[in-house]
Amino acid sequence: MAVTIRDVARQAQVSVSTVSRALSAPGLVKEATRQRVLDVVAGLGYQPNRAARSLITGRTGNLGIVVPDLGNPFFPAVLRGVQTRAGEAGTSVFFCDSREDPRTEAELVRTMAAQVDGVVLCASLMSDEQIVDLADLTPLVLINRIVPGVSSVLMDSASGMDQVVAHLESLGHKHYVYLGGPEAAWSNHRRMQGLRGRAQLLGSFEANFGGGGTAAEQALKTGATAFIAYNDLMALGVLSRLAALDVKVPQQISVTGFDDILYAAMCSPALTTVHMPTEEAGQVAVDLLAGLLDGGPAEQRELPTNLVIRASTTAAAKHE
Amino acid sequence: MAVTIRDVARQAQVSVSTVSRALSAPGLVKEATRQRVLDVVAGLGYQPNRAARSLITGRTGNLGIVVPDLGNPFFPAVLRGVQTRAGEAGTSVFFCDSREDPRTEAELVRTMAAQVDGVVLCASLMSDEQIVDLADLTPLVLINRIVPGVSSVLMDSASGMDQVVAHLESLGHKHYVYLGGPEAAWSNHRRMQGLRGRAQLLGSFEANFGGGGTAAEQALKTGATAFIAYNDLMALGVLSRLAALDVKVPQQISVTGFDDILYAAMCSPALTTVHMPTEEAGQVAVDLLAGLLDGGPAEQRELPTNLVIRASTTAAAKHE
DNA sequence: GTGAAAGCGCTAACAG
DNA sequence: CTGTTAGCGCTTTCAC
Repeated sequence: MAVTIRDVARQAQVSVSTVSRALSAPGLVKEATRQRVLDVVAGLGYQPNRAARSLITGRTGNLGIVVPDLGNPFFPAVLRGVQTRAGEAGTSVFFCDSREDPRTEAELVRTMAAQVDGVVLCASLMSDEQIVDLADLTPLVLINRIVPGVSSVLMDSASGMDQVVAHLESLGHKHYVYLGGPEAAWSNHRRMQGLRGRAQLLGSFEANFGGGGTAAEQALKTGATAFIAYNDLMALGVLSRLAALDVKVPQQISVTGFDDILYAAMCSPALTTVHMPTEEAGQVAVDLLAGLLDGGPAEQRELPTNLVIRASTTAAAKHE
Repeated sequence: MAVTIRDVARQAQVSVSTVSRALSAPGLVKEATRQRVLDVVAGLGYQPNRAARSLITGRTGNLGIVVPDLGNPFFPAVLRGVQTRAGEAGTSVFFCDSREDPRTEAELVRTMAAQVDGVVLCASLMSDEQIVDLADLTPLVLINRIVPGVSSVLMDSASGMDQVVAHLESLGHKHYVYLGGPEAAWSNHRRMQGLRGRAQLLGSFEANFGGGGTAAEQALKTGATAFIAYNDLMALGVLSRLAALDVKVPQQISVTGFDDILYAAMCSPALTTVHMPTEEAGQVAVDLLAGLLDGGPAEQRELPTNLVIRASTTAAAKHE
């Protein structure tokens, strides 16, 4: 069995409570005593048993994050942010992939709730009501989703989309289409708002490579000179399909994405897209969670996004 | 406060021990009693307190996974496999990104060790000795790394590389170079073995997009007709740089990657690469961990890899 | 088959 | 400032 607090107490010639205090309430112990305890702790390699501690404090020192799809590079980036900030506080992080199923999401949050101090929920597909119920169960912070009364951090999609539109118009594009994401995705609606009705809307497609391909074919029929994809994964599908159809990007069609995932800079032509501060969002989410745990109120935070202009957009083709 | 075992006991008119048994040792309780308890459990929505349970059993019901870089899509895929299998067993998973630092790796494993039943360590950069020490501390399963006496699951790089070489030679390539990964990466050495000395070795580069670009320039000077990249991320960098230099792939140079990350199929030309059963590896790792926890011996498991031929390779150019 | 009781390792009053 | 004591919620002997 591992070394316990009693071992430390014995060797440091103090009571267990002193050891406990030396470790978690330094101010309450005489400096000399504290030092002695710390030395013994180091010498013995003592690590407090978290189960015992949490049994009594009611806190686990853990937190959870639920994402819809680990296969979308966007989410691992958020994970990284969460872990970075959490790690600084000595907090460990559980993760779960809901595979884009709202039912699974709810179940995962419930399961996690039992063993974490709070959970971060990314791009949730659940209804507002479900989310409120969950927030009632455990401290909850949303990423890219707003539900009244629930903490959230938002990467400003609307503004990002606004920048896309401005960019396209400055290039002389008059007719551009929006290749929509899933109907159920909150971000999809948010992004449409940023469009301000200036783009033709083209249905709703799966938010992945395949969906982009399908969307591209339909978009081609509209005669638009620029395609705005819901996200980068779709945009990559668009690029691929257009290449296959021998449509030149950006000479014939300009294409934009959203998210600025790793691949956006790696493909050719490199994708003009909206950069999302994903890691930062993860970090801020942890901060908001901390606030909640300290008894603070729910907070909303909005992080700026910015357009990254690369090679997939150019001036609109002259009238042909 | 949440509902406890005593609440259940009271309402079911039995003792707490009976409730406990009904839940975790069904055989020791009369069926009728058990049913009554289960009904109450369901009615009250009772969830056993994991901290209390683990305090006494010594098991946490959690496991951890440490990866070198969440930004490489290869690793989220492994995470997914781990979580899938672990979830089936009601086990939750902690994750950590070591940012490719062996020191951080060791620290993370040590920290995790205190609150998990075992850890999965991916593509570790630590020395054999360090790993053995850690394996001594907590049940440990390695992915893509072999250390004597420690459990591991291997995706067969050597064979994969062998297939790459065979493919290239069947296309008539005589002179091809290997753009090496990090010196410290075990997989890098393993992959070189698969080369069997038939490729020219070209230093060691960062295993990412940037590294690929650098490597491509050097490789061009060798006059080789095919470039074998350490991994897909590098290969994508190669593709990008060659495109910038107006070198046609595959007409002038054939390029291969390794891993078959999502994007390998999305880029153009689509990448010929070695497919790795990442999710499966994650699942098998969990199985091996379970074996270890049941007191079983360390085991090695090897998963097959296979070449996926796409558009980035073609017959060697005729003598120019 | 079931109950009573003894802790798991730790923190948090409460004294001193 | 430090020690003593009483549990946190659960599993697990040990009786019956």
